[in-house]
Amino acid sequence: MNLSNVIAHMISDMLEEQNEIEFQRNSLAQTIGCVPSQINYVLSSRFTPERGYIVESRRGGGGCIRIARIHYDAGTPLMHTLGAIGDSVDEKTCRSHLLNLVYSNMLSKRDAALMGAAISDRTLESVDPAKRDSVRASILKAMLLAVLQDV
Amino acid sequence: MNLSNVIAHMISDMLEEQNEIEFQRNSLAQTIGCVPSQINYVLSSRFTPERGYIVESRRGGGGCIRIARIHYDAGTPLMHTLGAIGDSVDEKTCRSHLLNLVYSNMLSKRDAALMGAAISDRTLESVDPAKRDSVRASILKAMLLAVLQDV
DNA sequence: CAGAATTTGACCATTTTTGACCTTTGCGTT
DNA sequence: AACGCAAAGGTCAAAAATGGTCAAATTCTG
Repeated sequence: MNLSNVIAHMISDMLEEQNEIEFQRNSLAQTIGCVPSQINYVLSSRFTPERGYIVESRRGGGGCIRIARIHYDAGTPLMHTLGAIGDSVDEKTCRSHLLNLVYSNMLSKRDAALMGAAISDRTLESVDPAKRDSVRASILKAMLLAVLQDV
Repeated sequence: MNLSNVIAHMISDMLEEQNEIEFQRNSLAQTIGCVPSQINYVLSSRFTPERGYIVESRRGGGGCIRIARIHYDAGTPLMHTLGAIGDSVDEKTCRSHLLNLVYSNMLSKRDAALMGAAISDRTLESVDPAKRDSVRASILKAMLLAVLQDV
């Protein structure tokens, strides 16, 4: 397990208890034993809006970083996702969408796993790389539509 | 006994104890005494979806390779189908496989509909026709494996 | 011997880790 | 108010740590 994952877990754990947390970059870095900028790396690689997080910060004396989970008021996340996908998605973004749908209770973990398998780069290995993202988008959209029709 | 077989056995042995293993390519290669890329050769020639394995990996610091094995007992019809699919399937054959799996209670109608959406010609429209059937095969196999995992 | 399988190694891609340098803000001092 | 320093956090690019690919060379096998 690498450092970044450890940090990410730490933050996730905190978020498990409170929906919104606040901490100081330097002191977190110090307790973890990493350079401060690594916190930024973790935030920008894992706590993205795509994955359902909002990150804000304040510099200067008494500055801090605040992380909150996005609140989904379950209107129609599925439709929303369908709209957001567009004609092309890379694997990462695709997985974020699936995670969000699981988080907002639109999909079971099983469904998400199934879909995740279908859209992985490994699965689509033999598709021309130039078309891979658009093929992935088609597949995801087709599957989400199938779910929408509540078969 | 050639090197690849030795490596394959080693991995199989590990999988004998745990259903899912994780290791680093370079260190395994080093303990075995082979070039790292040979690990890839072994994985792609023996730990394939057809044989019931799911292989995932992560690059970069702390990267690793994860191999999961499917439980054969729970889903023999599924395994059978996996074997029957081979490297290529047309849409019709694909759908009859799905139907059969629904009949034998290995898949819910919902699952089948979801998978059906993913593998339809219409969804795979933009895939080079020459490769379409093999892409479809990959997708089906990956999805079936995903189901086998949590069954 | 021909074709398949294996072995190697050079080169590529991705992710993480670090550190030097930059910006913003709060708080005293003048 | 203006200034300037200290305390935060931000950026970015280089270096390090992994794994992936591909094709040439070699070895098996029928």
